[in-house]
Amino acid sequence: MAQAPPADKRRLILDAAIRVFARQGFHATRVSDIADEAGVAYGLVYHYFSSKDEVLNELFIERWSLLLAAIEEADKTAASPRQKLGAVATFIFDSYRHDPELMKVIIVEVTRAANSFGKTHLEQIQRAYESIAKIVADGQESGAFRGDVAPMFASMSFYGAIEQLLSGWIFGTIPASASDFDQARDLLVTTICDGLEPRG
Amino acid sequence: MAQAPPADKRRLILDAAIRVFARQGFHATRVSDIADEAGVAYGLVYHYFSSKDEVLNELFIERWSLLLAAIEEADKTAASPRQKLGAVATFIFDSYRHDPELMKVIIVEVTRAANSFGKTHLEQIQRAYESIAKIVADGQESGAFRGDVAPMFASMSFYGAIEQLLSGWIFGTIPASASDFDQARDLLVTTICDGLEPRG
DNA sequence: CCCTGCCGATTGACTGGTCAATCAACGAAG
DNA sequence: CTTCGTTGATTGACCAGTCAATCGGCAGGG
Repeated sequence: MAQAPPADKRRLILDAAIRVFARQGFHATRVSDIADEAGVAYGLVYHYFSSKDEVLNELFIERWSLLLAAIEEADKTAASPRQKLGAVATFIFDSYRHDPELMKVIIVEVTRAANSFGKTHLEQIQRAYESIAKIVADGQESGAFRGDVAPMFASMSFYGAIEQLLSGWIFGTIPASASDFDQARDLLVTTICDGLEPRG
Repeated sequence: MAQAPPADKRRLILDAAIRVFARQGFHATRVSDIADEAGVAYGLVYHYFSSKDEVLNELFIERWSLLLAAIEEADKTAASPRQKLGAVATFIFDSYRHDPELMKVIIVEVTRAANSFGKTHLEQIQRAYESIAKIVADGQESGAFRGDVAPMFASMSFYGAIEQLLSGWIFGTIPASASDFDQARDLLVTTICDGLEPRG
């Protein structure tokens, strides 16, 4: 048969892992579950990845680098600090809308698992916090934001609020309808930016 | 000898578990680690608890019921919505200051582990979100807060921001000095409440 | 006062099951 | 014939939970 699509088995395995990790959680999934879901043999997972951990690492790095790039981009492109933070929030919410399973895995198994995988990637995660903090600091220098809030505090609060809302949807704490995403994002950004404005 | 202190072994085991869970994380601690840390025999853990899980459950329920009570209390006692939210934040920050290891375990292993233990306690956790949401809703009715933010969104954002700050301290993302706690709490409450006020 | 029997607390060796990781073998393509 | 993607049975480590044995305090009978 003429060269069937290379069916990139590596990608196949990564995508299967997303589904299984999202469904059962990382600890509860056996490597055989990933192989079954991908429709490949057990051993092939170890041909492409050195361990079960590395599969998750790969998924995280792939996505987190996109987030870091998006924050940089927002910082360069958008005009006001408020718009910059809005763009960051939009990127994260859209990431969830576009691939909720992957975002669930990233948040639940890495970002919020600071004792296990989060530890490995602490530096990358922190880089995001710092980039957001930089946006806040610039906003303070331009006078758009009040100066008595440490940028890192504001950054952590901003990101923490976003992640908590996503967690709410992921675990059904908050009912989700399509329009809620945009509305929630606007409210969050508005509320936090209003709170960051110089005292009226 | 007159009645040596009963040396309540059950408590001894719970306190040892806090230390070990905080140090190694729940998954990475073996039941024998808990027993060693407590200075008791392996089997005794199973005399007082039906499983390793139940040890963590017990720790969570103990502390979370205090949080729920503190939120109710804040709602009844404090005058303004702003003061109510301030009291809630104070309780959580003080809990961390008083027993950082326990709070680390609660947050890392339960509250943010929505896939494993969080699932078991989702209802209790949600109860806290709802109580905070009620404070926000009351504030909206009295006109102290603007009405266009869903109370549950505000609640989740508020709690998420607090937890993210605590996580920052727990994992050294944010350097912690004694005064920082109170300052961070004030800034967080001020910023979020300012953001929730009717648009200036 | 001592002895005896009871019962809950305490001990730690052991078992059963689970999985991550290995590896020897296979087959298709060049 | 060699190379390399692919297969899946096997191995070896790990650990939660079990359980039979021991300890120690106390009651109550002699």
